[in-house]
Amino acid sequence: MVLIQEIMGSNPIGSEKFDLSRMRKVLASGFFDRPTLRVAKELLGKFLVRRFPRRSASGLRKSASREAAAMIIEVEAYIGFHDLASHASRGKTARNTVMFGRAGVWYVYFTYGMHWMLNIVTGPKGYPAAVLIRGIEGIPGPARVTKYFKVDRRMNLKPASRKTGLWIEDRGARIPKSRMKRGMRIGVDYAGSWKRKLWRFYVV
DNA sequence: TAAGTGATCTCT
DNA sequence: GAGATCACTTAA
Repeated sequence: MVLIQEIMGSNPIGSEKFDLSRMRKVLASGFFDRPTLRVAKELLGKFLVRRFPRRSASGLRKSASREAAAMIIEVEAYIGFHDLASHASRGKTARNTVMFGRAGVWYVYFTYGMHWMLNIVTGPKGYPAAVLIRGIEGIPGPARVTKYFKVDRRMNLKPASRKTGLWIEDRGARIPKSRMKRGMRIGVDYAGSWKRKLWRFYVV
C-alpha cells in the first residue's frame, strides 16, 4: 500500500521531467485494435491507472476513491491461432474467449494456484491476441502488478476505461530508443519454436 | 532450486 | 472424474 502511494505521480524514468496535468489521454479501443506487436511496443511508457473501489465500513460513510498510476515498463505479446505460448493456440475455450473478442478489453486469468495475470486484448475481433502487462515501474512481475493494483477475475471481460476503474493513459512520457529492448518471452519453454519469438518488450 | 496453490484442459 | 500443466513468486 505504501508502495502504491509512492508510485503516484512519480517521475517515470528519472531522467525526464513532465507535468502530469499537461497530458492525460485515456487510450481507447482504437489504440488496441492495431497489430499486436506495435501495440505492445507502444505500451512501454504508457501509464496503467487504477481507481480503487470505494470502501464503506458502515454503509453510511464512504471514503473518497483513490487513484494510483505507474508507468508500464514490460509487456509480452501473444498473437494468433498458432502461437503455442498463447492460450488461444488450442482453440477457443471458456477461459480464452475474450482473446477472440474486441480489442481494449481486459483478459485476467488465474495461474499457479495463486497468481492473477493482466492482459489487454488487441487486434481485430475474431483474431485472438493480447498483451500481458508484465511490469510497471516500481512493481516488476505480472503477478505483483495485479496484487498491488488489486486486480482479479472481477476485471476480466471489462473494457479498459475510467468507468471500469482500470485503464491506460498516455501521459506524454517517451522512452528513448536506447532504453527499449526486446527479447524472448518468459516462462514459455514448452512453446517449441514460438518460444524464440522476440515478443517481449521492456525498458532498461 | 523447489515448494506452494487451484483453475483449466486433456484424456479416459 | 483423474491427472498434468501452468504467460509466477518467494524463500532458501
